[in-house]
Amino acid sequence: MDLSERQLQILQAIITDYVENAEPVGSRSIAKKYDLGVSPATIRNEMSDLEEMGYLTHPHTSAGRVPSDKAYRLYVNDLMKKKNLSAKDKRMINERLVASRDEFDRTIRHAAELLSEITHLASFAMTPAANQETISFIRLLPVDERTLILMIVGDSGNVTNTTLRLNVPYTQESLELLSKNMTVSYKGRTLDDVLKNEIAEDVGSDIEALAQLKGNVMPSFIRTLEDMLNVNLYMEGMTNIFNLPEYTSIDRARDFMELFARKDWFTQKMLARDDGVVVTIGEENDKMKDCTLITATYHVDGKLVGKIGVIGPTRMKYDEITSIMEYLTNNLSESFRLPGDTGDGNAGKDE
Amino acid sequence: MDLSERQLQILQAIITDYVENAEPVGSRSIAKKYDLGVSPATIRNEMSDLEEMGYLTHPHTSAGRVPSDKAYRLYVNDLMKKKNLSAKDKRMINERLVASRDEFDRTIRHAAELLSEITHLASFAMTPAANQETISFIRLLPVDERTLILMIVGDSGNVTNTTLRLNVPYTQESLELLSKNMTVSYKGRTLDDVLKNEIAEDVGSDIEALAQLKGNVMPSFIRTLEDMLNVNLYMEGMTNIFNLPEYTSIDRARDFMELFARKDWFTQKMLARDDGVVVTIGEENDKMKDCTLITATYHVDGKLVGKIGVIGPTRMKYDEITSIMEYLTNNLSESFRLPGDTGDGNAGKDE
DNA sequence: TGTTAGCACTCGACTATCGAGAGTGCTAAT
DNA sequence: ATTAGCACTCTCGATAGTCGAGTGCTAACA
Repeated sequence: MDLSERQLQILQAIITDYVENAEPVGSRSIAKKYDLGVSPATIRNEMSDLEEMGYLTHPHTSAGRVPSDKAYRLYVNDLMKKKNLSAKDKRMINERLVASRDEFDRTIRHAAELLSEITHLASFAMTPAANQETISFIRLLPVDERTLILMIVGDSGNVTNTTLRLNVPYTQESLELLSKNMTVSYKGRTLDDVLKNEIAEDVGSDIEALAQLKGNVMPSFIRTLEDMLNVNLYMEGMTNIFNLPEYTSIDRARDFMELFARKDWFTQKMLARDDGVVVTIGEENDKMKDCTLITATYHVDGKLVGKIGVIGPTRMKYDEITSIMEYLTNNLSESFRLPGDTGDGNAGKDE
Repeated sequence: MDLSERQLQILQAIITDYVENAEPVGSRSIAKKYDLGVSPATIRNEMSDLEEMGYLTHPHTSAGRVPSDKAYRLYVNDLMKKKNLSAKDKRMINERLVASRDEFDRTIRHAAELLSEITHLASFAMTPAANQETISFIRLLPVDERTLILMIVGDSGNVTNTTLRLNVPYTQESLELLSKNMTVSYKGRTLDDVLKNEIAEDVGSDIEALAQLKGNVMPSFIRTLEDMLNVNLYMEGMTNIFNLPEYTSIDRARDFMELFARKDWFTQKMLARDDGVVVTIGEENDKMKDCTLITATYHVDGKLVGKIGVIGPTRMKYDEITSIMEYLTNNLSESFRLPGDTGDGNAGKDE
């Protein structure tokens, strides 16, 4: 039940046209614009077949055809040719993406901005998920007799700290001892590993003061680890979608915005996606049935993985956008490579 | 050119009615609902005068009257009576606002969520501006021979750190020395003070290695201070405005959203506002001419000042909303009081 | 002099109708 | 298998008519 060559051509033409003009496309205009050497009537017959197979739909009797999710899926999988970036887009990315390994957050947010500007869609970017980050060392710093700072440093330069206040004073020695003690226990282990296995573990110690202090510190330690695992999600260019014809109705626009407001849900959804450029179309997304979501991954030290993506109506320029995202994430990963390449010791210059 | 008692009554009635129903209000309905003891005709005459004075406008000839910005201003300044919180709102705030001094960001975001839920408007909250925060100590921690962490700790428990990589290795001693050296120099001074006065200062030192290290660290030090000064801005409930009749037009909704997208601009605007509950109406805001913005301030240790606010159409329940915000910020400030009251030493429980 | 009833007038909102245009689906001819 | 021809369907925009809410004015009234 494969499609004939001609059917594929027609389908492709319809998709191209519809993506361009956002209006149901008729047999006549296909025949005129893309010379397939057949008459509108023939095209009509083929269209009817394509509709029966689920590749096209019909807003109403006397309107043209619109590609279905299934059609876009076919297009993305088989029909689409890799598109070369336009010189303008390439230049834009090269010039404007000043990535600094020391400033993930800023860089990532920047990338999302850039992406939404280039694609004219809404974009988002996630800082790397630190699940596979390994602990480099742990330090406890005194502030005053009952207040201290707990600091966890990861091998990729991730640093997270919490200030905590105890009920009872602690001693300087026990603090230093505990720092070393914890560093020895956890060094080289991943956050995931520690969080899963450590919580229940009993903390024995010869020294009474140390055991007590550790008992007080552990809850914060766990909370801080969880903090480290939290990814930040940045969203940009949401208002771009107002310019698209599919969102001129206030209701659709509202739905779209409400979806985005559920950041936590969205984050979970994103984390679950595979590596590389992933496209999910319409019904393939359980909510947002009329959106397409394209994500791509970038890497930090080849270990941590962050995501960046765009979201828009199913009608979008798949070829262009996937190319842009591939290029962009390659650039990002390049910038986030292991230190040494960069050479520059001090803070990167500002934007 | 003061308003007569009756004019005030009529104006108040119009405002009340319009705020409630979002529709231009006519003389007849005023006469019926609020018995002022006069006929619609009389009210019409007064309305005409009020319009001439700029308190009312007229969408078109045969429509009712709508309060102008000037009318709302009069209402807020003179007419409005302080409203007691509804039991429901009070309970909601008491129960749901779990404030923890250790987790500003989470608490603040939570407060914004709550506020938008109660008011059915868009809300935002800013973490405290740290301008007046004083430095408690500065610490440099070794990671590897060329990598180190710079950590600045403020007196209110603010901790910020940066990882930096040097071109050349440093020695352990110079690192410790510089830590102490910097702490001595900056302890007790406000961030503002240090940023303004320190940058140009020459860093002399007897020891060659120390001077060199300090030269390498200073740019990061300044950048980290700037980081500490950055406030976070959280926005919540933006989609609430879609339910308001003034935003059924896609264009207005778009304008509103675009305004919010300019976070940096918005932050600047907010920082410039006075303490306490501040209401700016329509034209009083240079952009967003048809919005009202209400902000209120909360305090941390009576020193740092954060802001929380709502934004919506000029037509809003000023009395209710200002009361809610007053109550909410009082609660927040209470929770963020100096340590010692709270008693609880460990991490607060999760939500 | 302030208040009120009465009335003509205005304007937007809604509804109905109509024609134009685009596009289909079917049939019959090639 | 392809195509031309044609009737049919449906949307969209324009036009017109009606209804109702509300004003502004005038004249009468207390």
